[in-house]
Amino acid sequence: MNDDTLNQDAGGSAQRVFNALSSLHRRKILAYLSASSLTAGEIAERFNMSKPSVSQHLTVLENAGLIAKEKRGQFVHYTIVTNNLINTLNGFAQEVCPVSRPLKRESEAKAKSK
Amino acid sequence: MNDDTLNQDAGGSAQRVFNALSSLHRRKILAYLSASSLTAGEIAERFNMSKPSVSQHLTVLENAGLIAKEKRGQFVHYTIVTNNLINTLNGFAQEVCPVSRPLKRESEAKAKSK
DNA sequence: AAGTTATTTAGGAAATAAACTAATTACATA
DNA sequence: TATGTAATTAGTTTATTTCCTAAATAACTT
Repeated sequence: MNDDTLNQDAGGSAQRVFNALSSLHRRKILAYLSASSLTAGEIAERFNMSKPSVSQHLTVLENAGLIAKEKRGQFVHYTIVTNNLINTLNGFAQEVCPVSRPLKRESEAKAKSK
Repeated sequence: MNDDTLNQDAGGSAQRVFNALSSLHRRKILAYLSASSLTAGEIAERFNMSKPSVSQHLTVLENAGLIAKEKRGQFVHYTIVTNNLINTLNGFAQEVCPVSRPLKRESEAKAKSK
């Protein structure tokens, strides 16, 4: 069993996602964005933190593909992107949770027999 | 909206779980444990790292409630505990993913009307 | 008892992350 | 153009994390 057997991308997408999620501030920002898009300023105002710090967190979230930004005039609007989040969490859960294996094997077997 | 509105435990369970998952090494260890329990030595041998380092990672995972240890004679056997992992990932996905809200509201409404 | 193996603890060096202030860029408007 | 507002970048400080080696603890074996 070599090191690639464990299917995880070192500096890759999953790493960036999990790293982004390791901060409570960033998880709160994501939750805060779950209802609607907001500007950087609105987000900063919500949290007891300097604007540059919030900006830094937003960059981390964006690099992880968890949010997207759109500049409209003077403002930058941030929107949550749930796709990558859900795929990453789900992918990891599948990888780690033996519970799902029987069904997975069943499905793979079925696919082959076609 | 005060700061408790965002339902996340600061130094609590979710924080420890997400923090544990932020390390590729630790995610690999979890994946490696997904098939069967292993001793600390077997885990250390699998990864290109000193035993004390692995031991440290195992402690982090254990404090997050993601693995459990059992001493049998000279050996310490580690086992994955999927419960806390799945609950935490799922709980966060629910909190952040607006997609699930309509169904959630529907279900809540139904519960109230009983 | 003495030696061997398994694992963890202690301590310290190097890298990373997180926060702030100050300065800068970009846009809007008087 | 000058002024104000929004947001980011730069640079610094402090705290945390991660890794290692060496030493300690615990349990087997002869």
